[in-house]
Amino acid sequence: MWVLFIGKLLVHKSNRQLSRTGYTLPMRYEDKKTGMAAWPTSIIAMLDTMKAYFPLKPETQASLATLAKPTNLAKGEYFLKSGDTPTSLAFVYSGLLRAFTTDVEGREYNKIFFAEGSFPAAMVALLTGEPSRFAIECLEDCQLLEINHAAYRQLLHESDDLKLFHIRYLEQNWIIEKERREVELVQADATDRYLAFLQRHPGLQERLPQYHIASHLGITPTQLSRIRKQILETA
Amino acid sequence: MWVLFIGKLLVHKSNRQLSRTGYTLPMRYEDKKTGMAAWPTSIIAMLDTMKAYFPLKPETQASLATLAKPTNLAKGEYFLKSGDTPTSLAFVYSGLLRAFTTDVEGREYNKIFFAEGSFPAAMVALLTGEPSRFAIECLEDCQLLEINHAAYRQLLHESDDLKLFHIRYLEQNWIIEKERREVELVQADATDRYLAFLQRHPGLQERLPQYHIASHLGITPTQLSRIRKQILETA
DNA sequence: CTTGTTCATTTACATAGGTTGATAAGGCTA
DNA sequence: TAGCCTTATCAACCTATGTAAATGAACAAG
Repeated sequence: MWVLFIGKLLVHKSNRQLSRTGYTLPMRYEDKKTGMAAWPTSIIAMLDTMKAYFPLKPETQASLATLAKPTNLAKGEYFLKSGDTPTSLAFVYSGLLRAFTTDVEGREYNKIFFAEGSFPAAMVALLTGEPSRFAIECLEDCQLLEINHAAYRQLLHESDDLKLFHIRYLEQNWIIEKERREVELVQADATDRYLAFLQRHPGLQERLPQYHIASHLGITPTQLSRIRKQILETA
Repeated sequence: MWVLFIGKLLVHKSNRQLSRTGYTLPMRYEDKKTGMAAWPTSIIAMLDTMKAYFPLKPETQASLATLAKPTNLAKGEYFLKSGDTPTSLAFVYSGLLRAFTTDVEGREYNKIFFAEGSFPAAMVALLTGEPSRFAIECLEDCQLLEINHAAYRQLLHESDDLKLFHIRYLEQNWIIEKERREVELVQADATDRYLAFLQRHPGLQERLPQYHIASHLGITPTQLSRIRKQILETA
């Protein structure tokens, strides 16, 4: 489902227009039939993504649309720097980001990549209110929708349907996904993890240098190179 | 907070009485002042644990009390077998359990230990409705409260306060804890993971054979033995 | 007390993966 | 075209950890 959706979103990339502090998009300010205000396609994409988790009432969708602020970031810019305390989360309309942490010896670990249709956030730091141990960096030019966390949290308490969306989202993206990842890190060797990564994220390898993939797998670029060589020789 | 609470719970262990299908506990069927029905201490312990996450209305607490069924399991018995589809979760009033998975080569990985005050469940299997890849085994005689998941889910949809408890619970025990675990597995070596385990779970080492701890750390008992030796030599 | 069982330790050897530095191989940019 | 980054590969060596088997220690059962 996600893969298909990402494919659909990518179609929009060609007619985007970048500007420094916010992007403009083909926008229908009035729906032809109802005469009501309509939303930019980025917000529609976000709401569609959310509704795939749990149906949202029109009022809830309207409130969410109000909270979502279009933001552009260029490749190399940071959505969040390590040590900063985050106040917002985001939706990726186009582009690619990584969340990574750096240990005492300066080694980076790429915890997750955020492609189109995902919600980059330093979740733990948002929940605890503490500075984030993770940084979130744009690996490509990005069109984001930025959402203030406190306002989202407020809306969460007011909207029953949003609570259920939130529970489903946490279940899918944290419980199920993180459990899979934990077991993989303990029981699978780096070769298996690499092959699993390729299968689970088709198209992502082409957008990433290998050292970023190696870091995500928890190995060095040297070792990933060995593994790739060995896979080619075996096949 | 958790540690203190577990300490308090352990006091009750001496006056528990084990029976095959359910346990009896010192129970005040009527509160002296109000004359209202009161709950067994195990249910009170569970509600106290839950209220530490989010305040629950008396009605919600009463509904939860109705759902909670006292269950005994002896050491070595399974709360859930691998491959079975779970229908319930539990609360640990006394005892200790482990959730583990077995890979194709038969190697076990102890994902988590459940001591007093925790909620053992094959969360992913409950959410997906699929057979569980994890088994949950009693490492000591256990007094549990068993809760039907479908009924809990129903109550979750009806109770606003329970939704917020549930979100807080997921955040604390899945998001924050699993992120810490993931980073630890990638960036810390086994010695650091062992020392961190001892700090984070005081008193648990004494209740577990080392091979269970080794499995939780993702290493062999042989390697844990080496690490322990080295720690003793260094100190 | 003796025996068997379980668990921790130890030894010798094997392997996955890290470290360092050299060497390509592409792409920009002047 | 020449030079300069960045990135991937490779080689040589090192280390943490796995594997398998032997030994020891604690302890329960007869």
